Amino acid sequence: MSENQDVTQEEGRAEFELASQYRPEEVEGSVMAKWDAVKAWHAEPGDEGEAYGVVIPPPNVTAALHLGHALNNTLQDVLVRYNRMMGKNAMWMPGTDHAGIATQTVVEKRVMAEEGKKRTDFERDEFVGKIQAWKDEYEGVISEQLKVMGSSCDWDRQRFTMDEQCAKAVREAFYKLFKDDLIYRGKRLVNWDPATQTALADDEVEMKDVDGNFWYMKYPVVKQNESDEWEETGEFATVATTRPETMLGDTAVAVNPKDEPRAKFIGMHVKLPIVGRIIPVVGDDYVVIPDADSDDAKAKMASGFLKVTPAHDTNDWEIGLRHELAVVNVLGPDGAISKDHGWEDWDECSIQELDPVLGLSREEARKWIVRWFKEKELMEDIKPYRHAVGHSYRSHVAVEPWLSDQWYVKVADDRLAGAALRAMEGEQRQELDGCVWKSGDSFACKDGRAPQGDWEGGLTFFPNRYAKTFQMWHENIRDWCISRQLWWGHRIPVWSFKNDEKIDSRSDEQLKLMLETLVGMRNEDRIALQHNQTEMKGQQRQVDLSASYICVRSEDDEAAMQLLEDLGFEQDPDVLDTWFSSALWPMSTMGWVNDRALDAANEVLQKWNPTSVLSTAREIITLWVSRMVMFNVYFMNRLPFKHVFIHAMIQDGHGQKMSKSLGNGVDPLDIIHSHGADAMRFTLTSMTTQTQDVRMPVDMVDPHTGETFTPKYITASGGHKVAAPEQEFKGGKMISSYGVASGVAKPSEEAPAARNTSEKFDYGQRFANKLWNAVRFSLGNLSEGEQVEGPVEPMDEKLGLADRWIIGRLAKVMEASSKALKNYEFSVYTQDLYDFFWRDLCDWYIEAVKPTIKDNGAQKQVLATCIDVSLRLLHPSMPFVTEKLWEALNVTMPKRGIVGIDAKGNELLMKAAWPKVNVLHVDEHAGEIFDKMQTVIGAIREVRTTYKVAPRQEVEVSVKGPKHSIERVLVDGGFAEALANMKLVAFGDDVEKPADAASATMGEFEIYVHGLIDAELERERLEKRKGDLEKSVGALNGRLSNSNYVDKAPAHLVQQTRDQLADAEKELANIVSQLEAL
RNA sequence: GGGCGAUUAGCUCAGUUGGCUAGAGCAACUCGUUUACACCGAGUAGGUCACUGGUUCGAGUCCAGUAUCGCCCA
Repeated sequence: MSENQDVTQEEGRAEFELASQYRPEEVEGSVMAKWDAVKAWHAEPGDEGEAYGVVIPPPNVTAALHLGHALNNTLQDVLVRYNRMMGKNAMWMPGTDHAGIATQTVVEKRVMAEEGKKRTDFERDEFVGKIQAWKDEYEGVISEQLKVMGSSCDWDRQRFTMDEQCAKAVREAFYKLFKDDLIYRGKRLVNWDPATQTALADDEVEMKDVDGNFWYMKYPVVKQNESDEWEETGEFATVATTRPETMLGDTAVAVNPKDEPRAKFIGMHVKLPIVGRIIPVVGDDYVVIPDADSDDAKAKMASGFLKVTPAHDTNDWEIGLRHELAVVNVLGPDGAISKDHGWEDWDECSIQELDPVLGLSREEARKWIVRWFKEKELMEDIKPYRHAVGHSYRSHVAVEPWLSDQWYVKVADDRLAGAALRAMEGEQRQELDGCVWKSGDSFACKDGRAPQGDWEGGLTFFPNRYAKTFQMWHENIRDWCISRQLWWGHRIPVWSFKNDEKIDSRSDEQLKLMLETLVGMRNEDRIALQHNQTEMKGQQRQVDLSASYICVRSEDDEAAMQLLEDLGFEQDPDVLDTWFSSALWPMSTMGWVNDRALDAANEVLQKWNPTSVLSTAREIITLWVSRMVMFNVYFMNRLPFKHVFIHAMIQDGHGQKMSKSLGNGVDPLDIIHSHGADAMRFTLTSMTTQTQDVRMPVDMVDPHTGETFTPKYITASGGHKVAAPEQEFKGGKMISSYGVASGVAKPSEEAPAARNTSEKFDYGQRFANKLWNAVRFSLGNLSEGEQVEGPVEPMDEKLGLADRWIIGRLAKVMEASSKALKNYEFSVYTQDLYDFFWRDLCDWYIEAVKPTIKDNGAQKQVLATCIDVSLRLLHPSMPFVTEKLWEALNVTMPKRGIVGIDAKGNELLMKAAWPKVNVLHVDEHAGEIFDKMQTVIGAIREVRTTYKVAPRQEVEVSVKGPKHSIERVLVDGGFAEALANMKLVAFGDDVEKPADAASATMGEFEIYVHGLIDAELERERLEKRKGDLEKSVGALNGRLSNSNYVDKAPAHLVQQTRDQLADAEKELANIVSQLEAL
């Protein structure tokens, strides 16, 4: 049996003996076992109560969770537990995300490190198996982390974005979008990552400032002579560029038509150096007119001539479209110069000149071309220039705009982006410049039609400013590239024609039959077909098979897939962007497989979609929130969630975002190890304010001594500060978590991995301990002496001043903390409870009742109820310690309560009811008297400290003032004397100040603390107080003598000021007379 | 370049529709080990609320501008 708990039988009564300190490691395991034994976290659709659903933002299986995840999941658990106690049918769906590119990259790295092999050294299936093994490992690690944190997820429902059920949903969703022409094949510039050789979505590209140059390269102007040959005129168009190597793909030079000195070149031609291509000079507004005096760096650097490379620059692509320019792609998928990926006019170029540059990497090609221009004296100038360059968020290499065929979702369509905007709550939607959507209560679509479902206007953001981010994203949204050239993910279910031989080997009869079957399948809605318009070249055979894309609806439709194979079709090798499956998460996890899912009475989906709230971080609004809204609305005509709560970001001690890739993340298990799960959760909850990100200085725990110290930092290659991989403390060596995460250092027996910690969590640890001890003490007192069974009346005659006061405070904190949670004000929730429990209950109430509680059964009920309600209110954020103490409370005082406070019990606190104030009689007057008493006690304590009276020494006190009033404040409660360790020897109007007394004035009371004869000290105190009062009187007088204030300010404020002035003046007079007497 | 946010005590942060003589936790200082808790108790000290203007009887709070920092989007 643990030290924390001993159950002893004494005269038939069970009693708990609790350790004098809260030791979480001895409690958390057994509490968790209790929940698990009855699956307290499990919910069924048929259970009682209104639905409350939350889906976890599925963590990537790339690595373990850090404190950022701990924060988000703590907040979700707080909400789920609160709502469960509120009597709702609460279900929190757990799961993980396959994170395509991230996971594949991690495994590629590991395989390279351990086996020295590349991905392409394996068969696709074989390598996917390796990733699968990694996923299994980390899915386990992550689930364990969540469980240890106390997350009350419905563990029977755990899902994975690539499991069978989710895969079915992905397939169906793709099919429907494909069939509805919301998915298309497009030849476009994509963000190409040459390192991982895959396309990236816009949001997977990170902008980084890079030191570069502007190169000024001279292109000779040419003219056709009489024999149609191009001759140089002697003039030059000097283009300015940051990417000289792309000049090989230039197909025009552009000039702004408003640029007077250069507009005359429009319509002329230049000969592209090296390449020999003759390209036109076109006029386009996009070109920046040079202006040496401009504040705009671009205008300052511009030459007026813009080289146009449609295949390698997104802006140039647009210019190309406007002027119908040729598109010449000069780069291969590895980012090296290549003639094999769309260099259409290769045969017409100066092949010999170009020979040396072929095959060079982007970087080498740049050097080579710059050198070439210099040698030929065509490099007019080079100026340094710092600019933003897109980098792959995964491989960190510069992203290449690259022309390729990819699959896109037409998210800009009104059915998707338009719907997302109409989903927004009316008040949160703003009429922005150029916006086509109406604000306010009217949810009219562009075409003025009526709302399509009750989802319109139902999506609300907390804090509400994030609605703007959501709105602006959809108003400027661009089509979403969803194909990824990866192996890990949902394979795109589209087949295209690849093999002529197969079709040629068929007789016309056979072919006719096969095509008829195909048409039949289409009519049965088993396959859908799209034609690639751009490649329609009037094929000979009956149908344009070679220009067709065919999507097979079900992965179980072997017949369809076989038929396509037989016809020479092959499945697209690419996989879907991870966010495609994540976008379906609130549906797929609940069993959505197709349109009929709802009719077929899928109870889970019916019950919990829409979910109640999605809790996530800022940057996820565009990546994920948007897509879930679009998909859920499109497929189910419902919102995925009604509320979106955006939480703060956790930064390390240097103000850097905590992230897996930086390696500065802290494992929540480390914090649980040093402080306990409840301490971590309570602290994280308390840090969640509405505006601020949280800065968290991180320390290290020496594995040899167990001591905490501040590690040494280094600056990593990315420029961020991290703990040095190898650390030393008092002669012992260890490896930092950065060292482990980055793979720079490996832990060994001599130098083990060191855990992290942060003193930030002392806050929660102290509070958990306080809670533990206050309850421990209370239980000890409750079980002795007079017993009364609850509930008791709040106005019971056996209840005194302190009891009536604390009941009022209790009612207040119940209301305040509930309201805070309802509004997602997490820090307010913890702050209110902290103050109530520590300051009101422990510092005052428990101290006040110590002398009387043993013989007052009614008072025991008040204390027990305070404890009861506190445990309930704190449970969502500190589930372990409260559950443990709840068990003890149930044993010690099973029948408890105050009439007017409703709180249904349960053996498990997790399943007990959230307490509610019914019609509680609160004695407001008692509250006022108690407040006064606190002030008087404070004054006496201050005097004691000033005169250095030993705490143990009792002092004699007399008070001058209305006898009746003093009686109520200092005598009736029966505890004031104890709280100040004093003896009240005399009170009333006729009390005289003893010569040896120090004094203090509190409202109508003058308090004399006897036996303190230090005239000098007393004079000092009085002078100081006099000074304060004079200042105060001056300020108040000033305010009141301002006629504007008296006339315009609210009457009650003016009255308040007058009262304050009267009090201050009275006390001042008192002080002055005392000073005179000295 | 556009958007959002921050700047309050040595540190980390609160401060709800303007009423503030600006709060909390930690750290500091003084005293204390009276059987709930030293992960404690009693008390003290510490702030030109980034800066400059404006609105108002009254501005930490509202408005405009400046500076610095962070994040998102291009």
